[in-house]
Amino acid sequence: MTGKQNTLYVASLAKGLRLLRAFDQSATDLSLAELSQRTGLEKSATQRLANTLHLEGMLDKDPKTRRFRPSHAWLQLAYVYFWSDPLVGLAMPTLIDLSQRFGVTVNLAEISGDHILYVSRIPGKSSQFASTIVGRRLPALNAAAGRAIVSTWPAEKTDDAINNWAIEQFTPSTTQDRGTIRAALDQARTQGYAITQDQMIMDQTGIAAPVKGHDGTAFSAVQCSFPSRLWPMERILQDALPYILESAQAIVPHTRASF
Amino acid sequence: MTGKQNTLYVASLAKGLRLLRAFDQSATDLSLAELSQRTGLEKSATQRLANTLHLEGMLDKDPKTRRFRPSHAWLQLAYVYFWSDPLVGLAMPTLIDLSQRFGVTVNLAEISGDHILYVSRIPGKSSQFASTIVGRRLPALNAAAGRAIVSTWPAEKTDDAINNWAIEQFTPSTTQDRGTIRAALDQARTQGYAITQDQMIMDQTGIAAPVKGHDGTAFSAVQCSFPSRLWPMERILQDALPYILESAQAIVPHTRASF
DNA sequence: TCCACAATATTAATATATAATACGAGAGCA
DNA sequence: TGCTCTCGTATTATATATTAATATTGTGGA
Repeated sequence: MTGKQNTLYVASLAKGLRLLRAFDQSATDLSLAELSQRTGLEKSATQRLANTLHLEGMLDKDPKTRRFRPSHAWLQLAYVYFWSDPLVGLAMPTLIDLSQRFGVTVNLAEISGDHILYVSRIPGKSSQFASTIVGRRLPALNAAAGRAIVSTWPAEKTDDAINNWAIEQFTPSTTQDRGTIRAALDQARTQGYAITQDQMIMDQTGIAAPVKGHDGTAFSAVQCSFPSRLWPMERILQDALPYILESAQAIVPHTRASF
Repeated sequence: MTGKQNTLYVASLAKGLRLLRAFDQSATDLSLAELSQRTGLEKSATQRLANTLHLEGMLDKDPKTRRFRPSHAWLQLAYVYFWSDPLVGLAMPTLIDLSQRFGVTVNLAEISGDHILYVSRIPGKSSQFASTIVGRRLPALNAAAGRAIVSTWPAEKTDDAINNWAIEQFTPSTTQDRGTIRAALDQARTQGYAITQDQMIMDQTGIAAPVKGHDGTAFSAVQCSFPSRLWPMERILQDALPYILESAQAIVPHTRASF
C-alpha cells in the first residue's frame, strides 16, 4: 500500500463484501476460479475469503461441485431490513388492498442514489416472477416510481437528475431522450403522479404516486403495473388512479433522508 | 492468537459479519457503543468495521445521530438469493394462486438447520406485517411447515430431530411436550400434511404440505395460515386442503440438499 | 455552563493477511 | 488408458494491516 495507511478502513472486510457482490441475477452459483475472475482478487485471497464466508454461513458450498451460492442468511438480512424501514410496515396494508382491488403488481419503491429500489412488492394474479421479488434496483429516470419521486424535488435538483443520472434501455420503446424524460417529469409534477408505457416491460403501463413528507418532497412512491391489454389508459385513469393517489397519501412517512 | 494460525480464515471479515448480525428485528438502528456492546468487539475495532461497512454501502449512517442501520444493499442481497433458489421462481405462480383463492397468507418454507425459513410469502387480505416478510426463521418442530418436512424423512432422522431440535414458546398454547410433537409428526407422516393450531399466533391455523423430491423426502413445504374464526377446521380440510396438497405436488424441485 | 459519555483520531507493536508456490484432484481429450 | 491442463487445496516466509491503548473532540442532558 502506497502512502499513509487508512486505519479506519478494513480492506479484508471490503474484499469479503466484494466477493458477495460477485453474485448476481445471472451468476447465482460460482466456482473459486469464477469468483477470482469476477472480483479481480488473487486466487489465494479468493479461497480464504470464500472459505470464511462459507464458515460464517453467508455462502453455501456444494460438496460435489464445490461451487458457492447465496445462503439463507441473505434473506435473514432482508428480514432485518424490513423491520428497520418503518415505511415498509406502514405501507403494507395499503399495498395489499391496492393489489387485491385491481389484481395487479403493487410496489413500494425508494430512492437509492440515482436508482430506485423496490422495498415491498405485492404480486397480482399473473405477475411475472421478476416483478414479485424485492431488492430490484432500476434507474430512477426510467421508472414511473423514480419519475414520481424526482418530480417532487426542487427544480434545481430535478434538473440535475435529468441531466446527469443514468438511463438504460429495457425495451425497444424505452426512451433515451432526456428531453422526453424532462417533459414526462414536468407532467408528473403538474398532475401529481407519473405514468410510463412499455418502458420497463412491453405491454405494461406503470403508474406511480409519490409518498410525500411534510415538506412535500418524496423519497418513495407507490407504483402499480397494469397489463395494457386489460387496462387501457382511460380505464387506469378513471378506475385505478384515484385509489393509487389516495393510497400514497395515506402513507405518512417518518422522514428518512436517503437522498 | 494461540497455536497455529488458520490461514484459510479471515478473522477481520468474520468480525465484520458479526457486526451485521448485531442488528435484529428489535435492534434496527444502533450506535457505535451499542454495536460494540452487542458484538463484544473492542471499541476501536467496532469503529473501523462500522466505518468500512458504511463506506462499502452495507450500513447507512444518520449524519445527525451517528447511528447505523441496514441499507438497501441488504435487500439487494435478497434479490440475488431469489434468483439463486430455483424453488422460489418455480413455486411463485402456485403460491399466488393459493393466496388469491383463499385470501390468506401463503408461504414457501425451507429447512435451515433445525429451523425453517420463509423464502417466499404471499400476503392475504388481512395479513399482519410480520407474516408478509421473507427471511423469518422459526424452530422447525414448532411450525406446520417444519413438521410437514421432517415427517417425510427416514424414521431415524425424524427421531433425532424430535429428540434434539430446539422448540420455543410462541403463544400460551405452544406445546413444549416432545411426545405431543412426535404424535403430530406421526399424523403428518400418515396423512401427508401437517396442521398446527395456536402454536405460532393465537387463533391461527397453520397447514403445510411438503414439497417432495423424487425420493419422497422434502426440504421445503407450502404453508397456509388461516384465521380460525373464519376457517373452522372442517372448512379448511374440505375446501382448502385438496388445493394445498395439489399445489405442493405441482412444485417439482431440483434437488437441493440444504440438510 | 458543566460533566459524562460517546465518537473520532492517532500510533507503536505485532498478529494477521498476503501471495508465491507446491501438490492433489478431476475433467477432457487423444 | 494415459496425459495435460485447469481448478482446488494447502503451506509458509514476510510484509503490512489490524489491533488496542489512549488522546482529543463532540454532544446531550442536567
